[in-house]
Order: sequence, then C-alpha cells, then structure tokens
Amino acid sequence: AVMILRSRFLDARRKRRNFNKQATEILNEYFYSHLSNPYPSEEAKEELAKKCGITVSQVSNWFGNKRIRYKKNIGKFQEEANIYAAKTAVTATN
Amino acid sequence: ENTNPGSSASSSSVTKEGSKSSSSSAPRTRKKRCPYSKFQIRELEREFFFNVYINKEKRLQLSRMLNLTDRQVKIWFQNRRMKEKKLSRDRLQYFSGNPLL
DNA sequence: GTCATTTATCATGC
DNA sequence: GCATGATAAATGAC
Repeated sequence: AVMILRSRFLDARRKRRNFNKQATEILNEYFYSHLSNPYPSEEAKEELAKKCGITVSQVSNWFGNKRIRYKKNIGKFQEEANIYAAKTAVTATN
Repeated sequence: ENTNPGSSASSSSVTKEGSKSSSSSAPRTRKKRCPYSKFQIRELEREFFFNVYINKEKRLQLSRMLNLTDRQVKIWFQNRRMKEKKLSRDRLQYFSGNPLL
C-alpha cells in the first residue's frame, strides 16, 4: 500500500491536472499586471502559491510556460491581455 | 536514436567546434536541445548513483563512451543534482502536513 | 559549484 | 487536435 503511494509520487510528475479557474485567474492577473517584468520574487511566488493552492514550483512552471508562450505568439493572447489589463489597470496609476 | 551532430563515434574529433572564425562572426546560436537516448541516460544514472559529483577523468571517459561532449556530461550532472534536490523537497512536503491534494 | 531561466519535448486533459 | 502542466537539455548570473 505504502509502496504504491511512494512510487506514485516519485513519478507523480506527469500526472497533469489543470489548475482550477480561480487559480488561473490569480496567476493571469499577476502576469498581465506585471507584463513589463513578469518575474515574481520568491516571496511573491509563495504568496501566489498560497492563494492558488499550488506549490511554489508549480507557480514557477506556470510563469516559465506563460512567458515563452506569450512571447512566441503575442497575438494569440491579445484578447486575454486586454481582459486582465482592464481588471488591474489601477496598478499603473499608483 | 540519438543524432548528435558534430560528434562522430569513430572519427578523432578534436576538442571544440572547429569554426572559431577569424572573421569574428559570433552568432553563437543556442544549441538545440536534443533529448538523450535510453542508453545514455542509463549510463549517466549509473555513474550518478556511485558519485553525485563526477571527476574530470570519469567525465571524459563517459563523454567518449556516450558520444557526448565533456560539457554536456558536466551539465547533465548539474541538472541531475538539482532534480534530486527537488525530489527531496517534494518528498518532504508529501509526508508532512501539506498534502495539497 | 548552485540555481533561476529559456527552450523544446513530453504526457495528459478535453 | 491543440491547450496545458511538468520535465529534460542548455545558458548565464553569481
């Protein structure tokens, strides 16, 4: 029984499960409100991880994937960018 | 399986890439990531089991046997140590009171 | 040496 | 069939 669990998490790697919608909202909010420098500090990562209910490593993975996939095709994310830009436009005026 | 451009098994390929180009062309294109073969991984893991840190002598020996550059073997061990550390962190968090499941 | 990262690849979800 | 999260090579800061 324990052995099964152990071998389960050792390569728990690619048993991918999508994040819930709320977590994705939080991550996208941060990403698009820091689009000029989308590199959260270690402290910011921990806070995001806590709010999203995921690990810090998962936060790092998400930002890594997001940065390169955004850069690779900005047009595809334009609509998404506009949505979150309007939602967090306040930060620019602070 | 593993196509490693620039390194032939039998030829006496010299240390580095030949084109240092006195014409000062420095494109320095990033080397394309090429996944290693099953055999290469097995041998690397075998050595990693004995020694998490590999010395220069065994490194050169391994690189020749696996048809990889000395730098590739060195970097593989660096990445492998980071992977081990991450696995330890995951293990720790899994067995303590933070399942996050 | 570590370590955050970039990039391509992998494996899965849907 | 791509979107998405995680991992595997490769680079660079320090």
